[in-house]
Amino acid sequence: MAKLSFREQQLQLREDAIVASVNRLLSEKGFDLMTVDEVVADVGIAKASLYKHFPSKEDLAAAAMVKVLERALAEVARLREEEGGTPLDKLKGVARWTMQVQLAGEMPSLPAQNSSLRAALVAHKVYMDCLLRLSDELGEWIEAAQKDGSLRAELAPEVVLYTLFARACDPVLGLLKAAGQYSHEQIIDMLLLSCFGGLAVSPSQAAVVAVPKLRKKAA
Amino acid sequence: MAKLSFREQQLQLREDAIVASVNRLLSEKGFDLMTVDEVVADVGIAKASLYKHFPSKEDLAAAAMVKVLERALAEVARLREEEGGTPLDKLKGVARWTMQVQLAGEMPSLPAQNSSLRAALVAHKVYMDCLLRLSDELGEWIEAAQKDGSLRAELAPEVVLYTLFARACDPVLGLLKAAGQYSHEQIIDMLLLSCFGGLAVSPSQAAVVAVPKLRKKAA
DNA sequence: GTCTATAAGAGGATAGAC
DNA sequence: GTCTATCCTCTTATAGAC
Repeated sequence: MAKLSFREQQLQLREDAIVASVNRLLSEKGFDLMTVDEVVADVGIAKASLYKHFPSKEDLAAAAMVKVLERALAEVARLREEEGGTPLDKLKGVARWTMQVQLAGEMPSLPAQNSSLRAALVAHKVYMDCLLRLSDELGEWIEAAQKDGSLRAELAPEVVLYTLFARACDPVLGLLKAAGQYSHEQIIDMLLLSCFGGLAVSPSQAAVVAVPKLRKKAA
Repeated sequence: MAKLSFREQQLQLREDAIVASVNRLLSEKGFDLMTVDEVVADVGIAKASLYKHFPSKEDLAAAAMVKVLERALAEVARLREEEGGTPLDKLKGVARWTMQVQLAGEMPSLPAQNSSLRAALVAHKVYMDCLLRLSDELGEWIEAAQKDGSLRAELAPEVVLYTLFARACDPVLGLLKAAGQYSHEQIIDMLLLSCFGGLAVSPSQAAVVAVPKLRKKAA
């Protein structure tokens, strides 16, 4: 019994190692460019062994996505427990976490376009369950933030939700990281400001900025 | 002489047809999922013929990108001539145009990740020339808009530039389009508001909204 | 369950006749 | 320059011994 449990543990560890490799490769090269050969070389097992654990490359990606979604759900739960934050603060927290994961090279990047993967993912029960749960959780905060007037009510809730999800694969992050000119903190701060505050200065702020300029000229 | 010119015209027409097909397929499926066989089937020519015009699949994509960049440069020139618009207005105009092209299914979608394509594109002189010219044009408006206080000066100019470029491949657009719940106009308006105004309500606006609510409660 | 070896097929690119 | 027919590499997936 103990030996069996030990064996199961070994298997579990191996599966975890596989998913970890997949996660890293998926974030580096994306689904299409990641090959199963690379995965097995990275893990150090034979290809046939991997296919005993996961029936296809798509399932491999789904497993990596599930793991990330579970991490996201854990982060949402943590933010939910946190005292004193408004719904908007919590949404910002989620966006910040998403970007941190991406900068850390731990965010799988899947093809946005139609592909075999899309079909496999929507058919994957665990994946879909995680995704829907996360959407529901965020949806509540979005609704609350729109009701308390901190989030634009002109924007359909789906627009906000999708925009937050899109932070997970924002190419701007990758470009800024590649440029190497700013720290991860700076990148995240700027993109959070851009996402929630917008590129443009809001009208009232514009007045605050513009008036001193005019005074300077007048003086 | 006339016959030769006619032949050249025929060739040009065929190349245009190829690029048009590539553009459409690239916007539908993306670079990795688009096959050369599909392209030749769509155009109605043999594969070897296509390879006489373009030496590789990468060059095919580059040609499509150049065409789109040229259209973008033309749009920038048009906006530049337009009277009475602030630099910020012109930047919004570019973003709007980009989204219109994407919604029309005319925006090639290239892999954001590293790939053979990246190397081919940076080595493609005409492509890089178009890209740099466009960046310079937009950079001028960005600088001007930051100076006149309408664009956030806290954001590095590259952040603004990359964010505008990223509108061309924003997955949110595709998701909203697929949902089919909003018109193209509505989608663009919401995303423009989200991009330039931000998801969150600006502080002063929040006060305008929140105060009546408090009064209601007090009453 | 893990391995070696291999099947099966897709897809980019080319040879050679016309 | 265009065609038909073919090459060849890469990649997913599996067969079968241990």
